[in-house]
Amino acid sequence: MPDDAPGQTIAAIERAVDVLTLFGEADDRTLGVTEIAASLALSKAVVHRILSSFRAKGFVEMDENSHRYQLGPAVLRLGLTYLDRIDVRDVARPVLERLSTQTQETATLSVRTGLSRVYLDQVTPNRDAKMVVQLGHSVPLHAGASSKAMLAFLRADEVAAYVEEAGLVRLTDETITSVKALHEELATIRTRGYATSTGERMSGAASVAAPVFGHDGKVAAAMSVSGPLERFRDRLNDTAPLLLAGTREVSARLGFRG
Amino acid sequence: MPDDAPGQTIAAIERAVDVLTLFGEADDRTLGVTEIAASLALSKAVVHRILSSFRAKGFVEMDENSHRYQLGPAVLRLGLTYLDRIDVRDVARPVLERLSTQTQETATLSVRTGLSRVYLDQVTPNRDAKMVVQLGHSVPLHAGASSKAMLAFLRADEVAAYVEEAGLVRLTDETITSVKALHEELATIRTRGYATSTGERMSGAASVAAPVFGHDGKVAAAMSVSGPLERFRDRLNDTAPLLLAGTREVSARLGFRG
DNA sequence: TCCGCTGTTCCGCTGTGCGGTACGGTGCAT
DNA sequence: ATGCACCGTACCGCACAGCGGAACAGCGGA
Repeated sequence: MPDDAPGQTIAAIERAVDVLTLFGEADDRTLGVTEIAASLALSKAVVHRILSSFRAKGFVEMDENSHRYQLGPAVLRLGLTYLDRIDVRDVARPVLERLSTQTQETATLSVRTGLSRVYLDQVTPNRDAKMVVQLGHSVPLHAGASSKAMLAFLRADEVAAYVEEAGLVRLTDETITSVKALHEELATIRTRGYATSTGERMSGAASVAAPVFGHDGKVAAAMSVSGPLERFRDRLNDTAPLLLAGTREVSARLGFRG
Repeated sequence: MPDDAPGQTIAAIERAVDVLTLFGEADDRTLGVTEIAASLALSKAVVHRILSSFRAKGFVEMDENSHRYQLGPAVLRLGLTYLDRIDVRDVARPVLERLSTQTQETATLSVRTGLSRVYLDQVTPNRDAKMVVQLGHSVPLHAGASSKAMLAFLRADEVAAYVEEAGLVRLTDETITSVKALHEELATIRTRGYATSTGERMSGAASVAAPVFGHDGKVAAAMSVSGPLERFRDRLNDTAPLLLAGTREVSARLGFRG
């Protein structure tokens, strides 16, 4: 990651944050002063003062008789307000921009709404021929790379419900309309982590897409890179790594721990 | 709250934590250096250093061009690991103990599992005649104070589904078996915040119960205080405030923001 | 009971972070 | 366009906050 250097910092605070972070990484739920001091190469006195400070603010708690420490409810408060205020669109924006400049193609973001998918955002490259999607418009969940990328990571019964209720409507000559073919395709997507489409939803368009996961481990969105069929078709698989790096980053920001 | 004084603390860290907490309390998602400095009566220089320190650790993020700050994904990580490691039973234990000594009756904790409720924990008083419940045993959701306390705060369709699928089975002479009576009772419980029962589930027992809410605002558990009917019946409503203080505390620790 | 381990406190020196001030950039109102 | 007011950021010397080593206290196991 690009370590955009922050200016002058306060060592005491960085130490303190390291202690807090340790609680998140440790296997054990509770930590002792000596344990922490050893892990971070700090003196016991410092660790104790740090813990006392956090304790005063509810960030950590101390078991009264064992005198061991664990995270406090205040960190949950903070984490949840982070969640409240985070918006997939805001988080994905810079990544979409990066993807678009890297590939010189259109990068998109969509989310699921019931039995369909809707485009939330896109960033288009600065060139004449390019793909443009309709933001806010609903599209089916079985056609197009983004749709398949989401579908592949839904629960089996949700997929079944979709097939049953929505049906595999044909949009182009390439649209998958056989249930068997769809399940094979979804299995492939699951193993390699991304989906591709050449004209399945819209003739003349090719795209790669990958799912974005939320803090609860469920599919929160999908991101894609798409371009004109003839130009982009052969670059789909080469683009995948870039795309996956992007979805990983966005997922992480949404709290996904994969 | 009992301010169990922590020993010596580090002022710098407490200041830093205050800054972090401010992000959780502020109406705005993003904060500026000057804004924070004014709110906490700190110098701009200090606030800036604090933010830089947190930024280095991913606890806050800075918008590159507006240079305003917001919470970073690291706080979510921390909050979620807190959630992973928290167990309702551990959180409720000390509160159950307090309730039991305060009332000299039995305090219990139960959670819902599908169409029934199961006792997770109990603390009994030190006297001859007292209520004892069977831990791990399933009981219906419409009989007994704890059951009704949970039922009252479920979604309407969930209540309907329960009534339909499980039915209002009669356990004692006092059990509510009429759907209309049940709905009236649930409405009462919702307005006053707690449920009472005199022998509805078990003859000779009286209890008060209130729901515990989780971080998602949904019912996570129920806590009750119960005693022998003759002795405890007239103290039900007087006990409610103590109980409600307890459930509020436990709910808060589970991340409920009510 | 003793020992070895914990967590906690003490105290004087030191180096770190404080704050007033100065700087550069951005955006708004003129 | 231009000015200005406010923002965030960097500088620097002094004061004092926090560091570290060691001493203390309380537990649990041998």
